[in-house]
Amino acid sequence: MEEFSGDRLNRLTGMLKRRGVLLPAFEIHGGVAGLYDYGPVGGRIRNKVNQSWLNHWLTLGNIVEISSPTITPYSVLDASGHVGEFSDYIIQCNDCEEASRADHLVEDVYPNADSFSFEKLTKVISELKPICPACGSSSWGNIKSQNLMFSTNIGNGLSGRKGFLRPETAQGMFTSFTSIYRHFRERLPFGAVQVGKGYRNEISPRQGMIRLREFNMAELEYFIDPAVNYEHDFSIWEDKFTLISEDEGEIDLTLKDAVQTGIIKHPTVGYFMGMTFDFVREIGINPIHIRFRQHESNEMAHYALDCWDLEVFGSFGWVECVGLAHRGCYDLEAHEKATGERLRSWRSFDKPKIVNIDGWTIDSSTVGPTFKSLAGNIKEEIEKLSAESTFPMDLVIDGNAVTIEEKHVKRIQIEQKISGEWFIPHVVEPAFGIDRLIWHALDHSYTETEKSGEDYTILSLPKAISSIDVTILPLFEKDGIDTLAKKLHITLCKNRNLVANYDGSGSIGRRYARADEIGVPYCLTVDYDSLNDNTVTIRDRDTGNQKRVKIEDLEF
RNA sequence: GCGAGAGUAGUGUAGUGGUUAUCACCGAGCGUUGCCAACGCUUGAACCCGGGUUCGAGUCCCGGCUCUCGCACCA
Repeated sequence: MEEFSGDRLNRLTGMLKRRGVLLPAFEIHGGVAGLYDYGPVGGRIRNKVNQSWLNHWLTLGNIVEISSPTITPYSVLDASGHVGEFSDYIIQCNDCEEASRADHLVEDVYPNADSFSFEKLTKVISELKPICPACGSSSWGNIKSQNLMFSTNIGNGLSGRKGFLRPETAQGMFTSFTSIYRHFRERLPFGAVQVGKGYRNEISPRQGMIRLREFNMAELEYFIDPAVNYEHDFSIWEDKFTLISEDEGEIDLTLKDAVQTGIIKHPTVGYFMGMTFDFVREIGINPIHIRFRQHESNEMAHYALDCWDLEVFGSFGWVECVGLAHRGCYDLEAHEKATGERLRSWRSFDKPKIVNIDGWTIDSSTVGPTFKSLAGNIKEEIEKLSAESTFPMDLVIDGNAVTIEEKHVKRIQIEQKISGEWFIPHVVEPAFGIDRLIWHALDHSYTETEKSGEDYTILSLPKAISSIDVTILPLFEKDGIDTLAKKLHITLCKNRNLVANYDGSGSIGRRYARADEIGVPYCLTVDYDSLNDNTVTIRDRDTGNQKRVKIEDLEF
């Protein structure tokens, strides 16, 4: 099995670059840290992973795919909390020039300092004069704001509106909630997925594909009714999963037990953990290098109620590749508050509630002209009175003494039927870092072996995500073998969703090796017999076994 | 962002101021070869970018970019 080492990593990245899988972007202009190209081989891998991901979640049956812009107005990300959360206030020590997070310096006194404004932090720092953790001095420069989102202007000049490139795709699902809700005939649960780019202006991207400035992500926002106990079938996953729980530490448990004992706090989160595991395994990540880690309460994102990361072990150690968060009602509530729009779901009561109102209200035709601007407050007070109240009555409204007479009030006796209520759905969100997953699929598939005493590498990618589905090899490019091979190539290429490759240069062994290196699952070799009986040999990448088949019987 | 090291064909590398920049793999063409990186011939391809020092810079100096490592940061 794969044994991760720095040397192996160097050989792997060399191969990925040489063969056009993953390459530093814009390299002829010097390159940019944190930006990568998927090359001629990698491009289709990325596409197939995205498509498999979509297909995987669509099997739930209540999922729609949407696509929203990457350019996002300021107010959306302000409402979602990203403007605040993605901004760090940095302050530099005048003596040793070490930069520190301003809020960290004062959080002993103000534990909520990370939510302070620029002005408030400046004031608090000058009052507390915290000690520099690096040199012990307490002479500080000015606070600088550092935002990890790419900012831009939507429109030109003075009429331009401030915006950002989105740091996650999720907000598009929340801002489209009402449309999705109507699409599903206003019945929970349902989900919306989106596959697309996200952007974070990382301070120092490192570790190749692990931390990117522009990255591919795939997210599902699954909306549920918090009052319903959802039942899921956990019998599909009989094996134990490796869980690192906040309370229990590392334990091996079945998903069913983890949900029943409350280690996983919501059954839907548990079910999605199982689905996530299945997907990740399907695209070629070795299950023995997968674990789920629960976020500790103090590291949890601003919105989450419970959060599990799927982590994968590879050349860079354990890396979080998928985040599964129970976001509660945070996001919809935040956009509701910011916009005044209703982002809720209707829940009918089993039996309508009957509410009897028996009391008083004002006669606005007399209260209005008499009390003018106090009328509104008077109405509020009068409606609080019991049915037994009598008039005239002296009241103090906003510091003004008023006398309410009988002509100012009316008796009300109403029977009100309330058939249900509006509530904010809760959200369970699996968020996938596609690039990190592709990286680990490549990392785990890259197999270094020996063949007749020579180093030999095979990329044992699953068929589902291999870039080229089949390579056609003429044994020699002469005597009509090449003609037949080229004809076969063109015929196979006519199949939609099939990528066939023709390779006629170099010895046959060399060409097998080239195909193995980038993980082509099958090679078809055309030889002299093919000319007579219309058969070819099909050779399997992983076993090397060859079988002779008629061209018309090929299953491509 | 700070500190240290590094950057030479597609990949991996040699090269301590002085000829046409080394070697291997690699790619392409031709020949040979009856199925797993064979062989022969031919051929392709590089000093990260920009300044400076010098008669002369891949080599020395400065700045930038990128990579690696450590620190910091990390929904």
